Amino acid sequence: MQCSEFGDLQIKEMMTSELRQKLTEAQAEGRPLRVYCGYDVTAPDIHLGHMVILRKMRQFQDFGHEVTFLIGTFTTLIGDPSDRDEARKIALEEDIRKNAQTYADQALKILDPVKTKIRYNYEWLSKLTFADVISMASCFTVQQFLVRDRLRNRYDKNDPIWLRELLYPLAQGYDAVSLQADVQIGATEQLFNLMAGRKLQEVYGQKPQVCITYPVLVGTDGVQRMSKTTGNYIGVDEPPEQIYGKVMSIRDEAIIPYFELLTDVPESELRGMKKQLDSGVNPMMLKKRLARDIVNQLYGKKSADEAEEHFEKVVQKKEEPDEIEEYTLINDMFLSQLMTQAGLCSSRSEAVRLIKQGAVTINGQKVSGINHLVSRGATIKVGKRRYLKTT
RNA sequence: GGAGGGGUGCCGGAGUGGUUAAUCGGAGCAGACUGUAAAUCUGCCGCCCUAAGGGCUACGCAGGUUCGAAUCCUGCCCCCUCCA
Repeated sequence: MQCSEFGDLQIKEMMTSELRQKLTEAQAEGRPLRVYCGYDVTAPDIHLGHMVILRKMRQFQDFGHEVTFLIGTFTTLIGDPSDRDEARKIALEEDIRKNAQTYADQALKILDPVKTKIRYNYEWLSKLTFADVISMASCFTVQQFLVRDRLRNRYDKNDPIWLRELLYPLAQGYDAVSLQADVQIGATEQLFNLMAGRKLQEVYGQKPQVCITYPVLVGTDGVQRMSKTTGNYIGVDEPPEQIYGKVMSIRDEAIIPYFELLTDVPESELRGMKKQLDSGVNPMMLKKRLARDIVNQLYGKKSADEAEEHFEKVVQKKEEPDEIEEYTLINDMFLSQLMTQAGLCSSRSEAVRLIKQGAVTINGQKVSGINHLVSRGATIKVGKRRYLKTT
């Protein structure tokens, strides 16, 4: 339960003691706990925000419990507001299937690939009848939904709240029933949905699951939650140097939360780090350790070393990286044209802008004229870390 | 069914006839600084043109009025809220 957060002490205490109880019971029965977490497939990538939960799942797994990674192939359909016409819905289903696959692949970077069960909630949710839905709906009141902050705000602002959105927790709750879950792990914002699972489990004659929630991870901008939509995410599938670099670019204030949620660094050491930071130690040192740790978890020690080396070389010492993309020139070419064609920037206007801003060097010489011609054998640098060699 | 509100650039959101490629904020990019791809400051931020300057496209869609429209008129499409 370390680092978990409920925003409500009572719930936390209740969950802690229930978990203890479950553990003893399961041991007595000689069976592992059934633990799961679920994700909708809104974007095709797993990022560090997901990793927080997946790491906890892995922990359970390492202790011998049965872990299910649930992919919300059905809940994603409900969640999407633009599924009004059939044609689109079908296309969507294909996307979901495709994304579900990458989800599973990426999640298995953190979870044990052999022991993890992967399930899709389309399997059981698509079979429910209207009568089932009604009977589940009878377990909740509108008021219970309206006390939730986010819904309350939207209600007060006269923003639309779709009936479908209110049904969503039922769908998620039914997952817990289908999986006969002992434990569900999720982010704090998911608490309501997790609790809905408990409620439904009881209605269906099961023992309610223990809910464990973890704080939401902030993104690289340090303010908003990490998510694909806001673009402030670090994907677990990104190349090692990229992950390392992106971790180095998080705000200093995010260092400790990242250590807490994404590494195994013990409490005692965390306290030490906080002290160091307060006393004015260069946060870069800690950040490097963090970046290393995370890359190590995802790619292993060798890649972590290489990523660090790359960062020190290219970013800190501002030297050229070992490998630079090459572009074959047939004739001399205008710089702005080359930059666009080689993909260093997206339009010629942008290339011109960059040149005017003094962001472009050729063989270490700053380019001043817009009409610069480039020949073979030139090393072009755009901004801080975009390189290209002509051959 | 009735009443009202709205569709603007990557996102949020101003603007109600001209100096508006369109205030502002966020994102993004660049430069300076640094402890780093943090923070801060400054600049850029539709596309095309060998770029001084010029051209093209753009404010839901289609027409119209006007020297001139994101702004006015007509029709259409879409979205939201409330009441029933």
